[in-house]
Amino acid sequence: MPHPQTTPAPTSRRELNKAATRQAITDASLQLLRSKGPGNFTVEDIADAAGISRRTFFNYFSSTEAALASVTHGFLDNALAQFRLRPADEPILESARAALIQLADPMTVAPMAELYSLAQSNPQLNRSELEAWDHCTAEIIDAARERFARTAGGELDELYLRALAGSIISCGKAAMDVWFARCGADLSAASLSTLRQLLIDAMGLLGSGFMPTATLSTDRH
Amino acid sequence: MPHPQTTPAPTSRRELNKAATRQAITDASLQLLRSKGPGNFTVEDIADAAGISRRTFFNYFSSTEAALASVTHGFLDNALAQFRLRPADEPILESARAALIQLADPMTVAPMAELYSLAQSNPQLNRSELEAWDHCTAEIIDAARERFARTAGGELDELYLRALAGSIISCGKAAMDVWFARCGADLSAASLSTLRQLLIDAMGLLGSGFMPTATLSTDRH
DNA sequence: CAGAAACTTGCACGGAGTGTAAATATGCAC
DNA sequence: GTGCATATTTACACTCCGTGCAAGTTTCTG
Repeated sequence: MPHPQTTPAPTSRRELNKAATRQAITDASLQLLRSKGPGNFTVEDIADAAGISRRTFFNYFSSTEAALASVTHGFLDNALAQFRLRPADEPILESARAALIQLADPMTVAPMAELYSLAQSNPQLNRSELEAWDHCTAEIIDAARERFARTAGGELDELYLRALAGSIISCGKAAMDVWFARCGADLSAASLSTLRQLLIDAMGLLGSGFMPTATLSTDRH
Repeated sequence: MPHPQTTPAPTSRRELNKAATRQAITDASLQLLRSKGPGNFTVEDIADAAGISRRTFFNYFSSTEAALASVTHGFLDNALAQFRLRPADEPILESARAALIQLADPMTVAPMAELYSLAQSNPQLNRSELEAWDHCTAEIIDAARERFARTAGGELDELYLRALAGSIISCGKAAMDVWFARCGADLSAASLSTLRQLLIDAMGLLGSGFMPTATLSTDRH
């Protein structure tokens, strides 16, 4: 099991079966992605490997890419959950930083990293990844809006909200991009430490307004 | 002619024909999008309306969405060109601000705004839009890298580059989102002035590190 | 004008995605 | 457990997408 579901599991036979097939589909998809490479297998291949009919596949996912993107969605949902756990009076950037470095452990990052490397080359997959990040941005906006509504009672600045949420995601993505360029799919402790530091640095840059004089970053590896 | 091509036009018969066909396709696509709504017309419909064969359509664009996204690409390429025109010693955020507000004129913004509104509802279109913005991010990274390579000779910080470029795009997008939510497809002088102010504010937020105390924005409309 | 190169077109084919109706599995009341 | 309502899977058929190919047409070049 590459990455555990975060759903509370309402233990009914139907829900259980559905979760199982869903998992079987994503597993089969990832397996085929590994063995055949992006774009070199069909929905029918996935269905066969998962032991279901082609039609049933489409009852769960609207495309191969959607099935694979569930990995990224899982990762980002996880991040969102961490974010929502932070105290409401904490500065947003600090919350984001904390939520992100929480995720820099092997179990969480591994599936994400693998998909990341495999998706780099493929335009189709890349689009789905972008969509996932965009979806996460929307959720951060919601989370931040709630938070502001609770603390500062008055009217809140939509521009502030959206610009901040978008920038946080962009910086998180930038950190992952750089990490990947540097370390590839390496999941060693040193590599993950680099990732954590990159995430911290990225949030630092954001918080300091990207000081035009540059090179304030603390990582000189 | 909704929006003039920025290509230098190497006036050969072939290039001319190709440009005309390309334009005919995007025009037909937009027309059909307006009249039938997203997802309610086929590539064959576009081809017929543009007076070409279905096969030829695919010689120009890989999908309906790609044809429509050319509008957004045109807009963003325009922004990129403005950005590259700025002096190399100017702070990047200032260059971005200048390039962006340059675009807040009716001619440039009109096609973009229309597509924006029509794409809101449709997932397919939205993905293509995201891709266009992502492509623009990559180009900003290149532009900024060149610039840094020219001024500061030493090794440059990839994280800084990518985080900054991504944040700029995110803030630009946020400004457009808010503008659209406020003004819809209104292209009046007042509306465009709002857009300009939003873009300025967004860059201001970014430059000030999103001051946690919030509400430093200057637009109380 | 003739030949080369670029572009268009029709055709055919495999694959994506969806509606539909029949078959199968599950939940629930008794 | 039996029987029925509801949910899920499946097969089938259909439209549309995207691409390789080979023949036709236009444009360029000498």
